[in-house]
Amino acid sequence: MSAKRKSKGAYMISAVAEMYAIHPQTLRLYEREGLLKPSRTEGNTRLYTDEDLERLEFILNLARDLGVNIAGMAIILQMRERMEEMNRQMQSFVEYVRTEMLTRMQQAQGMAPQGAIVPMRKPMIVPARKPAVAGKAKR
Amino acid sequence: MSAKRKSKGAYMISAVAEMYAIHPQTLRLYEREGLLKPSRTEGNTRLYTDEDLERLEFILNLARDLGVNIAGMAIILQMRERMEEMNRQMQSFVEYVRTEMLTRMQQAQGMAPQGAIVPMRKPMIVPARKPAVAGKAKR
DNA sequence: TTGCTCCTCACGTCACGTGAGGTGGC
DNA sequence: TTGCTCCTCACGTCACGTGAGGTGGC
Repeated sequence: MSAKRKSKGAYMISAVAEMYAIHPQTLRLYEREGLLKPSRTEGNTRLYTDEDLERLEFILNLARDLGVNIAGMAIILQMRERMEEMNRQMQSFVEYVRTEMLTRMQQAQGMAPQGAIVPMRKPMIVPARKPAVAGKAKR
Repeated sequence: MSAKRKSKGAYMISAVAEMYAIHPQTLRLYEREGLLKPSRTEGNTRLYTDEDLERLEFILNLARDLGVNIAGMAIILQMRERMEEMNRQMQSFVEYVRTEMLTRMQQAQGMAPQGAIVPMRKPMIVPARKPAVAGKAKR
């Protein structure tokens, strides 16, 4: 999706405009509407970082390919961040459960509860058994 | 948010239009654009169920209060469903972990592994300890 | 018949994108 | 000076909402 632009520089507005075939005024419009927040030089010139450009690509996808207006883009960007946050939490919770169950099993067997975590006979890769769980899950 | 409309009937277009102060043509427009899918009578008259109306309220909130266009609404509705699905999965996973750890602890103590689940000294309400987990969570 | 429904066509308004025009700093 | 930047103002186009007009079934 983003083949070029792997250097971690900062770009002035005309460079970005040329990169993405977008009018500089449109970039200023997106900023005025709160979709983009490039930093500025001391002389007040906009500087777009790689993070800004990733966000811009997402915005252009919404605007050009999908026809979403600015109000919609604002909400979608916000929902996208929420979903990423949810994924991070889920990830960290799964990780927590995994190590916690290991420790408990080690403790139950009288093994040293601290130190390096040593897996025992391929234990509890929990998601693999998920289907057979609660019984009231399907409705 | 939705004070009225707790009966589980079905409404014809003029009733819905009056309820929400919306033009009937707008309702037909939203359907044509794929945002709403009311059922029909045999005579081809639209019938809006309570589920349709809940969705319509969400749509009107996006359109009137937030100024989102139709393309944006379609995506937002879709993301909303994905988030609800994620929440359901998270919920069911937490539930799974809770009962699974209980059973394991009971087994470890030589108790009867089946039967009613008896909590032992306020065990593993896991989310309460979440902050102290991974260590690389905050950035 | 009356009052609803269905549909298509067309118009007014507004948001979005873009162009022009004038300014200032490297 | 040249070529960039900043800004504001204004215009063309298109999507959205709505109105009109004609049709058909309970």
